[in-house]
Amino acid sequence: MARAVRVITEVAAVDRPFDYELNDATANVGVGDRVRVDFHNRSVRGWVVDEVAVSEELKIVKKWLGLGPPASELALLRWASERWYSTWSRFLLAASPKRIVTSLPTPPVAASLVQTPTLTYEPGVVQLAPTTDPLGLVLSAYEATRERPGSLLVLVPTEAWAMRLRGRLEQRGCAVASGEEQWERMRAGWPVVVGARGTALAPVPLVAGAVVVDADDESFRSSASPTWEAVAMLRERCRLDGAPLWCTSIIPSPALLDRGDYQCDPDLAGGWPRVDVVDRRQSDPHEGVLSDVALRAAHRALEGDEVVAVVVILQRLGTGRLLACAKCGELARCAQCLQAEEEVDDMVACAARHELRARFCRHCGSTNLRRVRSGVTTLARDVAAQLQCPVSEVTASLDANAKLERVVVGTEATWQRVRRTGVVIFADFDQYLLAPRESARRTAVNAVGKAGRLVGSRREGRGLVIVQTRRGEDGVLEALREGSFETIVAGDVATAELLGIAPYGASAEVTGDGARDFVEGVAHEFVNVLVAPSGFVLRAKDIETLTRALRDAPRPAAKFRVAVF
DNA sequence: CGGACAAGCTGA
DNA sequence: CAGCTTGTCCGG
Repeated sequence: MARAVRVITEVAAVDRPFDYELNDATANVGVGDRVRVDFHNRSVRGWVVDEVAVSEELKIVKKWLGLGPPASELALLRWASERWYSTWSRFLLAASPKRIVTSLPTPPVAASLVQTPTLTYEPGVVQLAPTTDPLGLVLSAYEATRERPGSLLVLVPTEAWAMRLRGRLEQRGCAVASGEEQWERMRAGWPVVVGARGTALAPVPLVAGAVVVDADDESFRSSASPTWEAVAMLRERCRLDGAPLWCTSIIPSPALLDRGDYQCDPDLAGGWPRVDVVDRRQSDPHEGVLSDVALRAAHRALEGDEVVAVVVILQRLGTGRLLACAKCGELARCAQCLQAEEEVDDMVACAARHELRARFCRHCGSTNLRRVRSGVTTLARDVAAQLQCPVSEVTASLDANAKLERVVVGTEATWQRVRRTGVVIFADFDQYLLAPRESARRTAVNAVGKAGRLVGSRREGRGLVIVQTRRGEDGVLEALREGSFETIVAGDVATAELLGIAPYGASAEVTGDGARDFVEGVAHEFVNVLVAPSGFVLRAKDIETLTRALRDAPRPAAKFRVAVF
């Protein structure tokens, strides 16, 4: 019996292991290691995923290249490849170092903290007020898992945030590994690993616990294929390693709650900013883009000493434009679905085209409907005119080093560019409230939460968020005023259940030239097919059913892309 | 994925 | 019937 290893190659399309024999030079190759082998007349790199004893003659492992993910992580990576309709090699690659690593440092022991945290949190979903520092929860998780073998994984939405958090944890006595350049430390089992999404695949041999800050943040889903998601990944990883998981959220989504319970910040309302709602239907039609209330707040903030004193947010969603009556200010909305109507040639209709009708106001009958949405540039010009001072525009495309004026007008890209300000004004909050998506209400609440991080909490008695709207009563506006969100969370859970979306169902998006052929081959008794603008949406009662149906469907010749949610 | 090989098509 | 394209199969 010869000693052999099972190898997955970097040839992504061949998602199947092949056996190779070891010789004296490669006798010490371990599971997870990177090796070079001959495969179908090519020399390719691969990973050892198992050891086997074989009797027949095999090709030999040509070379040991270095360390890969720990053997204990391979099952997770395999699971992920099936869960997100990908290949083992894609995830093996994601958990491997970018350069060759042949030796590891010795990890320090998890030291006790300089100061024990005052609050302790149970594992699970924790709704934290936006201005509550998640450091307390991270330290509490560290303390709760310190005695356990393995590493504590801490995920935050951005690398910049990870760098700040790393410094603060080190000040308190934690030994932290962070970033791809410290792959060796993670592979050696450093006590704490801090980072963005990729940290869910950190090559630590054992997870002692994990924390995800702002777990509903969109940065935790990979936009490139495979479209994996860090919270689902960590749930499985923690389950495999028997480790506790903490997830924080400004307002938890049904998918994050996953039919489980959640705890709230002890002083949830106090950690929200003060929110003033301005109903623009009642304001003077000659007012500019900023209402009188907003204008006064802006002038007050300009007297303060914040570097950026005023932030005006305009979120552009879709290409349609909102219409409002020039006379009474009422927003044009579909009589059937209440969604915003847009211009369709010289008529108006909602996105679903329930009723194509002439241009008139349902409220007062006036035929003078005006477009009320303007782009950031137009808005910036108007704000500059109203405030009589220079204004900076912030969008995702703005140069990272650009110097900002004291007044900033921008999209949500502004959250990444401004850390503190006196007042945040949502120029047109209806863009959130009327977005035709299940997540519209949470997105709206989240946006105010992000604004709160800039202006500070009502507990501190600091800044202010002004929300300009044309809607009278709305559950979201009420929740924001009160700082109380149970109704919205419960409502979203009920909606998810009704629509059969996560966690009450699973879906996948199939796009590309081969999408049609692929979708036709999927078992239709288990999966519903919906035609979407970009391709197809598949729905199943749960993720297992969907995964199985996708796996068993034949692969067409033409290329196609599957994004599993 | 990409090489091997077979079957099909084309043109002089 | 050589020379090329297209399709299908399969890898240790």
